[in-house]
Amino acid sequence: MKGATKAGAPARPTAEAILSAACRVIVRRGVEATRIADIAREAGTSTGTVHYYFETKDDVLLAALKWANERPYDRVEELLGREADDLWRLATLLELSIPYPGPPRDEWVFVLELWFQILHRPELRPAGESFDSRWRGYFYDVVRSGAESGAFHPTAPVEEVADRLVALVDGLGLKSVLGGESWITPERMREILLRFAADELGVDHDELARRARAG
Amino acid sequence: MKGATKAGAPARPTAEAILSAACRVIVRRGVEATRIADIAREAGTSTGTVHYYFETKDDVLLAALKWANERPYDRVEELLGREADDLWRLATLLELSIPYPGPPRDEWVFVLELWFQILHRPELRPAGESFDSRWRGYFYDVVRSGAESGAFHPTAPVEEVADRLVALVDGLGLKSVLGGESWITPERMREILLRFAADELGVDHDELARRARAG
DNA sequence: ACGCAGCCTGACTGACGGGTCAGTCAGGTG
DNA sequence: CACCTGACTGACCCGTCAGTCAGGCTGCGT
Repeated sequence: MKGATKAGAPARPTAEAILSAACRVIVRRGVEATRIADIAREAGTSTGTVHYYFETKDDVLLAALKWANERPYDRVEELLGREADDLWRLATLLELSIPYPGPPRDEWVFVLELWFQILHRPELRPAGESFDSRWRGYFYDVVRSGAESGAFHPTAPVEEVADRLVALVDGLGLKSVLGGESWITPERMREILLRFAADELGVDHDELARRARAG
Repeated sequence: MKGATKAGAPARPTAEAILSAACRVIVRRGVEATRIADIAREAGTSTGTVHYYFETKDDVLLAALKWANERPYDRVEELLGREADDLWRLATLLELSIPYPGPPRDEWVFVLELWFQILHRPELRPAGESFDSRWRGYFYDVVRSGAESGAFHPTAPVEEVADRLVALVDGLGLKSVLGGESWITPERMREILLRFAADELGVDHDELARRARAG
C-alpha cells in the first residue's frame, strides 16, 4: 500500500525527520496545539513511531524547539566568518535579524515559542539564556571589533551598545512577527534598525544600508 | 454556610470576580494550562457558574486577557495627567515599563500572553495593536511635548525616538519577565533604559534617574 | 532457508477536561 | 402561604489525545 517502497531507500522516518516535521507543524499551529498525530502525519509515519524515538510528547516538542533554535547559528557564523569588514558584518547581522516572510519569519516563530515556554517553565531558562548570549555575543564582537579598528565611533560603551541593539532587535522583531499592517513591518524594522545603528555607531546610514542589501 | 451573607451584600461571584480569578490563575500557570475548574476554584464557585457568565472557555480567557491588559492604562493616564513636567513624565513612563517583581511583573505576563495568543490567532491582532498604539502614543506625546518645550533635544525625529523607546522597552521587558540571573534583571533594564533615553534626548542622566525614583 | 532483532504500525485504552442540564435554594411577589 | 424566578451547583456525558502494546514486516546473520 502507499507509494512504492522499493529499494532500501532511506525514506524511513528518523528522529531528525520527526523533528523537522514537528517544526513544520509548530510553525503552522503553535506548540500548544500540536498533536502527536499531527507530527506523525506530517512525517508520513505513525504515532507509534514518534513514541519510538521520543519518550513523551514534551520530549519531541522541546527537542524540536531546541533543534530549530540551533540551526540558524551555523549559517550566521559561516556568514560572519567569511568577511572581515566590520561594517559589512554588522549590516549582515542586522539583516539576518529581520523576520521577512518565509524562513526568516519561521525562525522567529521558534524563538518566540521558546520564550513563551520559558515564561511558565523556569527549567527551560538555561536553554534560552544560552541562545541569547550567543546572539548577543555576535553583536558585542562586531561592535567591539569595529570600535577598535576605528570603523565605528560608538557614543556609548560597547556593552551598552550591544545590549541596546539586541533589545531593539527583540522588540521590533517580536511585533514584526506578530504581523498586521498597522504594526511594525519587516521593512519598517529594517529602517529603524539601520538608522539606529548608524546613529549609535557614528557610521554612514546609506553606506550601512548598502552593505545590508548586499548580504 | 460560608461567611454571613446577611444583607444584600454583593458578595456573589460576578463576572468581574471570575475574570479576576482567571487572571490569578493565568499568572500562575499560563493561559494554555488554565482549566475552567481552576478558575472556578480560585473564584470560590463552580464550573457551572463560570459557564453561566461566559459561553466558552475561550471567552473567559480572552476576556480576562483583555481586562488585564486594559487596567494599567487608567493608572498610567492618571499619573501622566497629574504633572506637566516632561522630564518627570518620561521618567515615570519608563519606570512604569519595568517588570519589577509583584504587580508590575504580573502585568507584563498578561502582555506576553496576549502576544503569544496573537502569534497563531490573527483575529486577535486588532486588540494587540490597539493596546500597543496607545502605549506608543504616551511615548510619542511626551517626547514631542518635551522637544517642543525645549526640555529635550532629541537626536532623531520624534516618531523615530518613540519607536526606539517602545522597541527597547519591549525587548528588555520581555527578557526581564522571563527572569533568571544571567539575563537582564529589572534593575539592569532600568539602567539601560534611562541611559538610552538620556543619550537619545540630550537630557541629564542623573536628573532623569532622580525623577524616575520619585515616581 | 530460517530465525531473530530491530523498526514500525495503528487500533486501543484511560485520563482529562469542556460543556450540559436537571435540580436546589434564596429571595422576591401577589 | 403559594408560587415564581434566576443565580448557582456539580454530576455526568462525550470528544480528544498521549501513550501502550501485540503483532507485522524487512533485512541480516548463520
